[in-house]
Amino acid sequence: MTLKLDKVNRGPHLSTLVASSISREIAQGRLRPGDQLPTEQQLAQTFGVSRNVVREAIARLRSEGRIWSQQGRGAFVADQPNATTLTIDYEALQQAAAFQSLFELRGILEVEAAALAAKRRTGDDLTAMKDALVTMRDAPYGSVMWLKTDLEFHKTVAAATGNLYMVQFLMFVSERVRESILASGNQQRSEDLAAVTLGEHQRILDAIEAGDGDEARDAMRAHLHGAANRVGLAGEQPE
Amino acid sequence: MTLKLDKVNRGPHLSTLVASSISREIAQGRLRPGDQLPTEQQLAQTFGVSRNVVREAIARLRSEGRIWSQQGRGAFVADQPNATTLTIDYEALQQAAAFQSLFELRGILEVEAAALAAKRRTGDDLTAMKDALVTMRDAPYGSVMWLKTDLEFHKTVAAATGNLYMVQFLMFVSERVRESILASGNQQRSEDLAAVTLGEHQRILDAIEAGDGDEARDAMRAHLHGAANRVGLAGEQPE
DNA sequence: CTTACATGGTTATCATACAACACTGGTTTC
DNA sequence: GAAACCAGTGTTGTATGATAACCATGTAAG
Repeated sequence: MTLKLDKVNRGPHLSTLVASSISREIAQGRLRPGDQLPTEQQLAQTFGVSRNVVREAIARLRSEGRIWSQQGRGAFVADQPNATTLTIDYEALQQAAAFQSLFELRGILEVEAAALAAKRRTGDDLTAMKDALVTMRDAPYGSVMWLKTDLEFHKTVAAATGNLYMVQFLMFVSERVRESILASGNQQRSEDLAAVTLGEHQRILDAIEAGDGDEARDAMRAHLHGAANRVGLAGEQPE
Repeated sequence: MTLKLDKVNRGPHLSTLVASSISREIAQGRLRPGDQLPTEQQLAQTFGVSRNVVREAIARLRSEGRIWSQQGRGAFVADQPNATTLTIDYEALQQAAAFQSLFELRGILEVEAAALAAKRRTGDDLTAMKDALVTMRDAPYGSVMWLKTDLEFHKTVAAATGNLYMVQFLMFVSERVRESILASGNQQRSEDLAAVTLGEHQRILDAIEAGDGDEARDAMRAHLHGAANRVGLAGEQPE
């Protein structure tokens, strides 16, 4: 035995990985509402884990309302797939693929937000962004204060889009990303990096102030790319 | 054994009851953040259930972010009750500005999703998209079936990005948008429009099949622009 | 045709064992 | 005396097998 990390690679708990897998099958439509899931035995066999692990995974999905099960019959995909809330499982984020996906999603939103902000920002928006940047300049790199103002800067950019939901979504995603980064302890500290990061922010700000959407997009893309490197996410993206 | 329903009376699953009990302990402050939970053995004994049931309960609480556990150490109450949910107020969406914002957000995601899908789609993804398109062709324009497969098509595109959260986010946003459109009853019916819409979808599919990200982006943009017109959202976007 | 029973399959739960890991305390080594 | 090593103990993580409760289905008896 002992080789259990073939189908699902070691990371968090096995039950988490199994739950994510099933969850994805549902999200991507390979398992449709009303469908019956394979039996616990079969699932255990296909994932190469014990039936116990499968049960823990199912218990979670059940609590999330994604599936329901009945003794003697089986487990089924729930009809009503989405309520009015969107949740992101914290544990699932421990997987590199999940984190990467969320990072990518964040990137899409940030980049487009920067472009929109360049076209719509008001004078007040600019003031807020500049303030955030100044505060960040005074905070030691990597400190809690620094991270806070970093997030604040991005928030002001999102707000400048004028889109009522941009801030909400972006902050929601960013918070999850930040948590994961902090949890992994994957940070380097250096004064050089502080200067680089500040420079990237400045470039974004300049582009937004100039009203140049394309340049803002590029600047934000460059910034996120740099951030990914600093966090050790380099080169994992194909192409 | 066989007498297991003393402490927790029979209702749903035992693991649910145990999870609720622990959850209550936390909510009422008898277990404070940072505190270590009793061992699984002790919990099993206290509740009069097997350790297995306790583990399922803990798995749920862990996925909810209420507690965390580490092998060899124990389980602890989490510091921050993670706000891992995002909600959109339905009533707020009645306002035009809110709806427009959400529509814009959806557009950003859809457009970039199409571009990513063009680069990453597998053969299965293409098959799924084509299936959805065929089904839509057979459904009468504006019917429930038609709307359903329309959504399904966009879902397959999102799935083709390979991004684990793209489907979740996009469907969440799209559902809200669709609800609002249905509620407003703002639809026109016409066979011409059906053909136009199908053509737009076909163009997206072709671009994705060809692996042309830029074209996919443009095609999706055109489609959403057309959809906005059909819903009566024309010309409200500055720029 | 209806009812009762038998049978197989599935989930729910229990029980036990082992592996992986964390912590503690003593022993050895320098 | 201090640091490194090591064994022991407790805890979570996982595997495995067994039993009870329950559902669905088919079959025989009425």
